[in-house]
Amino acid sequence: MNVYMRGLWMELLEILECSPPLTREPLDAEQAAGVARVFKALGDPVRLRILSIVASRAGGEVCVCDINDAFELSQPTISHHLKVLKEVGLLTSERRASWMYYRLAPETLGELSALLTLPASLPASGPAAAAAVPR
Amino acid sequence: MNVYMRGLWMELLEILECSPPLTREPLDAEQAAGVARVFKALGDPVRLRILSIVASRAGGEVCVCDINDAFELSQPTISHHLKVLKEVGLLTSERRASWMYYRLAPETLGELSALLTLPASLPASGPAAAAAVPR
DNA sequence: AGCAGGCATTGACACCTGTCAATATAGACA
DNA sequence: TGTCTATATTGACAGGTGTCAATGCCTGCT
Repeated sequence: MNVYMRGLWMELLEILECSPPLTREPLDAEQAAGVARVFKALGDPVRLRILSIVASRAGGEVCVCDINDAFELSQPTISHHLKVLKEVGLLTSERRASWMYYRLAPETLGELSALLTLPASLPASGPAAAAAVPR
Repeated sequence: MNVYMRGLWMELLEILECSPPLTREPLDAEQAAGVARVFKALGDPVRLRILSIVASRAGGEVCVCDINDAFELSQPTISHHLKVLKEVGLLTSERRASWMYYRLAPETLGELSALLTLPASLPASGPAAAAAVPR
């Protein structure tokens, strides 16, 4: 991981750690932009499947060649998706001999999960305070 | 909510409920497509902020006019984002008198959070099983 | 050095997305 | 009925995104 990528990574972690659950208080524009980068990366079916392949693999890491075999997509396309997942801090990579191994970055997933966590007190959908006039 | 929307909504809930955590086993293409729709909706800073405004509001619901006031975007743009969040099942809406009120759909957020939940046993990043040859 | 395999990068292209102005729709009230 | 307010829809446009073929780079092997 080069210096630039590490900078991005640290910045992302900071944004995520500073973000309260969505239910506590509204995100400001900066927080929202940081978190949205990660969700956008999760918003593609191929990337979700790649992530789940890595996450569910015993040992926690996968060779790129195995990922390529799991899809009917070109090798550059898979490489592109891996790059996106790495840039937002969801995956890390390491070269060993001729092969690249990708691993989950558990912190990022965990922070996202916490962000979406709801307090038990949140009411279910339905009209609440009658028809009070807003503003 | 019309019949078509209700169909989409039920279908989405089913997909989410049937999806194991990412770490259990790889998602198939259909599961991934369903979940990716929701994450894609979360992958925009404005929509994330809208969602956090609704989620953090005491009483659990917000009038559209309040959301409009919170952004320097045109009214149609906000309306578009609200539609997207509603279509993927993250928000519900209800008309009372002249005003539209939007509320969180807690089930969808909760399912997403569970999907991203990691088992405590997952190893941190780092080389694992030495340099075993893949395939 | 030369070659072969594994993966990344580049460039191109069709498609999708966020935004706005203009317009439409629906309810409240006179 | 007509008008006003609140929200949704339409149409258009710039910029972003997923995909592939072609190419480049790195590593190990001969």
